[in-house]
Parts: sequence; C-alpha cells; structure tokens
Amino acid sequence: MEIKDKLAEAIAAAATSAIESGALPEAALPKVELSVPPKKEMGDFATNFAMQGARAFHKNPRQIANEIVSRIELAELDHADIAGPGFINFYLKGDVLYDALAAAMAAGDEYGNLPKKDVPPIMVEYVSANPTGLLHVGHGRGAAMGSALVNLLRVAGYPVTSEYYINDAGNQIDHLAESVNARYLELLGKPCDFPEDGYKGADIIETARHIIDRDGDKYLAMDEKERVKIFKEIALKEKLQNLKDDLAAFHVTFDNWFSERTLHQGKVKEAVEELRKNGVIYEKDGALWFRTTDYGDDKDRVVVRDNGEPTYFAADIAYHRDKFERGFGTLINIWGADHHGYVCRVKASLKALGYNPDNLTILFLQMVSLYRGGELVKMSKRTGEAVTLEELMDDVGVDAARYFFEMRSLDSQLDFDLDLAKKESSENPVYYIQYAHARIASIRRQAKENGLEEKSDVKLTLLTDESEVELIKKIESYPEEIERAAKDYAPQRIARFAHETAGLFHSFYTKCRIIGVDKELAEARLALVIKAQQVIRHALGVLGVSAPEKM
RNA sequence: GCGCCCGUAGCUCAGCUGGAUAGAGCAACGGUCUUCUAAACCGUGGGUCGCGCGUUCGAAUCGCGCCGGGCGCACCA
Repeated sequence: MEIKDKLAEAIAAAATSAIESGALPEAALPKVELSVPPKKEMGDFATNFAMQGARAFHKNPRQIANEIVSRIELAELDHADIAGPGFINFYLKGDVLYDALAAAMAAGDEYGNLPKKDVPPIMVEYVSANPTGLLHVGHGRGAAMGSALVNLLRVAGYPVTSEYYINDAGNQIDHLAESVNARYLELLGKPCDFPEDGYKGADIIETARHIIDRDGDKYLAMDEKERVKIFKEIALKEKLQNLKDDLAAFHVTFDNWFSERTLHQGKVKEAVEELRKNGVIYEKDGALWFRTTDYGDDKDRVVVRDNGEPTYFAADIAYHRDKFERGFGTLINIWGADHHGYVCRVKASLKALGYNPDNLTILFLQMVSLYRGGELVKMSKRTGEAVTLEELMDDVGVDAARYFFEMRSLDSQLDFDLDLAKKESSENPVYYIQYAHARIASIRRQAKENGLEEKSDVKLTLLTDESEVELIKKIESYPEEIERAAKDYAPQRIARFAHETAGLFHSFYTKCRIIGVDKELAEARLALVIKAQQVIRHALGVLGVSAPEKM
C-alpha cells in the first residue's frame, strides 16, 4: 500500500478513536483528502479533514485537528502539526521519499504506465475532416490533442480505440468529384462552368493533373456522368491518402478508419426505423422529421429529405448507435467549436434509442490564430487559403507544432506564435524540455567515459540537496498526474508537467555535479537523472513529441 | 433573441471535484560560463482573478444577474 493511503487510514482511525473516547461527538466522518502542501516547509502531506469536519462535529477546525494529531499513529510519520485555519501537516520520516524513488526506479521504462483498468472500452473519434481539401491548422490542433488524449488514456490503463470518421458519402463528395471534373476539363482546354458549390483549392487542380499525368485525356470520350463517377473514386482515394500521410507525418495514426458509406448499406435505415418505432419520427412536407424538441432542442430536425436522401444527421445517428453496438461504453468526440449547436440533437438521438447520453462526451476545440512578427496570419502565402497543417509542419517542425497545441486546453482560443515556436532557446518550451532530455543523455555518455557505472543499488539517501529533493518529489508525483490528467481528458497537464520536470532538472544540473564528486554520491545522482530522463521521455511520448539524445 | 466557449501580471496562458501568501512562460531589469551542452541557472519588479450579488468557517474555483470577446442557430457537412 502506498504511504498516502496508509496515512489516510491513520487519520480516519484517529478520528474514530477520538469519537470512541468522547473527545469528538458521534458523527459521520468526512472523506479524508490528502494534498501536497504548496510549500515544502509545510510538510509532505496535508489534509483539510478538520475543516471539512467542522460542521459535522460542531467544533472549530483547530480543536478537531488537535484531537487527530494527538491520536494519530503511523510508523512512517515523524510528526504532524496544525497550520492556518485548521490544516494538518504531516512530516514523514526521511526515508519514505527514497523508498518511493527506489520503487519508481525499479519500474524502469514502465514507470508512468498505470495498471489496466477493468472498464468498458473507450472510443476517441477525432479530426474526421472531410476528404475534400487539405488539413488546416485547426485540424492540427484537434489531431495533436486527440492523439495525445488517446496516448494518455492508454498509459493510464484505459482500453481505448481511436477512430477517424470518413465523410465519403453525400453532397460534398459529389461536389468534390464535380470540381475535379471541372479542373480536368479546364486543364485539357475544354470549356466548362465551375460548379457553384465546388472546391476551389489548389489541391483539386493537383488531383486533376495527376489524373491527366496517369491516364491522359481518355476520360474525355466518356459520358460526363460516368466520368464524374470515376473521378469521385479517384479523388476520394487520393484525398484520403493525403490526409493519412499528413497525419502520419504529424505523429497521428488511427486504429480505425470508419467509412460513412458503410452506414448507408442498411444501418441508417435501421436507425431511422428504430426511432420511428420509438415514436419520435413524423412526416411533414414530404420529409421525415425527428422530434428532437422532446429532448430540449430548439426545433425538430429532418432525417430523411423530401427527395428520399437521408441527411448527414441521420448518418450520424446511425454512426453513434453503431459505436455503442460495437461495445464501446464511453464515447469521446473532438469537434470544432462551430459544431456545438449540433450536440443537443445527437444526444437526443442517443436518448431516443435507449442509450445514456452521458456516455458521450464531446470536447470542443476553439479557434487557432497564427501570429508572425506580432501580426495575425490569416491566409497561406502559397495557396491564398487557410494555412495548412503541412505548411505549419514545414515552418516550425512537428515537435513544436504538437507541443504548442498541447500546452493549451482545447476550450480556449489559441494564439500560436510562429516565431516563438521556431526559436531554438529557452523561450521556446518545447526546446527547453527536449534540451533537458538531451543534456541527461550527454551526462550519461560522459559518465561512461569517466568510468562511472549506471547502477541500480545506489545510496539514494545521499540525495539531500534541495534541488535533488524537489526533483525526486516531482518524479514521484508522475503516476498521480497521469491519473488525474486522464480522468479530466486533459493532455495539457502532461505538457505542463514535462516543462516543470525539465525546469527542476535544469536547476539541479546547475547546482549539483555528477562527474567528479564522491563515487557513491555520483552514482546516486546518475541514477536520479536517469530516472528524470525516463519520466521526461515518457511524458514526451504521451505528447507525441520526440526526445532527442543530442541537440 | 436563444445556446456553447472564454475573460487571471504589459503579452500568451495554467490553476476551477472550494482551502494556506493566486502560479508559469514571454517581455523588462540585475547577476552567473577554467569543470557533465549558457538551447542553462539565480534574483528583482509586476495582480480590484471582467463587474455585482449570493452560498460557505473559507470563493479565481460553486449559483444567479450584468458587461466584454469568439462561435453557432440548414431538408450543408
């Protein structure tokens, strides 16, 4: 059992004993919560137990704290005192710190991986951009955070699957095909009207050019309808491959690529049919409507148009139903903030199908604004359209781009400083962290040359400098940090943690030498920095940022 | 008008399951390289936590009402 749990039990036991002896009145014990105090002079752990119990015991917090402190018994406890409005601060015997570090070291590279949790599987669906254009920086934010969240949940022990929903059916794919067709004709010098709802991106022209490069003008002879049909498949395949390539370059991969088309082979019909059976569908103006107003929506929504075609919403209902049918217990979707008006109707559909809407969590990502030289960058110089993820990667690199997206929570708007992301100095947080990792790698190389051995049985109790103790405490808090960040779906906590750990290492480095000090101390310090390096590498791994050996 | 997100240091943001003197990075100022990477470290200054009311022993954190910014309110996706 961990020391924290032992301490919590001891506190509860002390309170019980105080009640039995009549020092405290009979009452239900509040939950024991332990925290690490803001300052190290305040001990190793603190609890607000006495303050929480003030109401139940009808006594003032300091009095209650007194009864606890005088009765608490725990072998590892050195002493406890009362502070401020009624906090109890606990000071543990020195070697507790080192026992925990030794355990962390013994866990090796597995440190930071939590035990498997026995819970229903989680699905994280993110990016899911339409295959009709290029990924832009907003998609990049979703991709970075989504993949970091998947990594985070996985190391925290959750069974998790990542998925990309490919919108390969419906209008926008028809528009894609028509746009490619128009560019194809254009490139071959044939007159044509560009479709009104067409995609005007330069990438569409590229796709058309690829077709000509490969097959020449052989499609000209075809009936237009047939040509567009062929182009649809060619374009879709090419655009999808581009998406996959861009994402892979950005360290983003998916367990599953889910095609919307597969839903139109019966699952959409089934879902609508089930809704109808449940009495929430009616017909009006030739269309089928879902009475989402029963579930708090502003207005009812069409699921099947008057032309018989299901709406995007209908497919989405079927998609979410399918996720639950595949056995996922928790669904997480990452959506652009501009889709938030959509959440009510999706949850309504889950409710109407008999699923618990609370099992679907939708995380919204707010806008990204790029800044260069203090000026807002709106458009790409190359394409005249939104800046693409590919351009961002070329500009600042994958590591910096990912880290900058990951250091902010999704739900606040992000100002991305391109100059800062490119800077190779401490101003740039991603270099700061990577540098800590590389510096440790360098120390290890130097230590080896100096005949200093990397040992596991070292005298950790020699690590008494303030900077050493701070670093040790940070390392020990890592699993807890993973647990908390995973629970809150908050990868940005790990970004922050990595930065703080790097900072503590840099301070240590300036103050404490390894090579050239007494052998036992040198060995202990070497073991410590190796552990720090492992934690930094692990955290960077969660973030999908590389951990260089040299910089 | 209705709904969602945001408002914390000069700038960009953490902190939000209520807890001790509200933190970090950048920017500003002043120091630190004969020794493991100065892509680093140490120090200083800087705040009505948008405003108001409420709940509480205790509110940046919870509730309500304003104000300001962003986004959305399709038989588009």
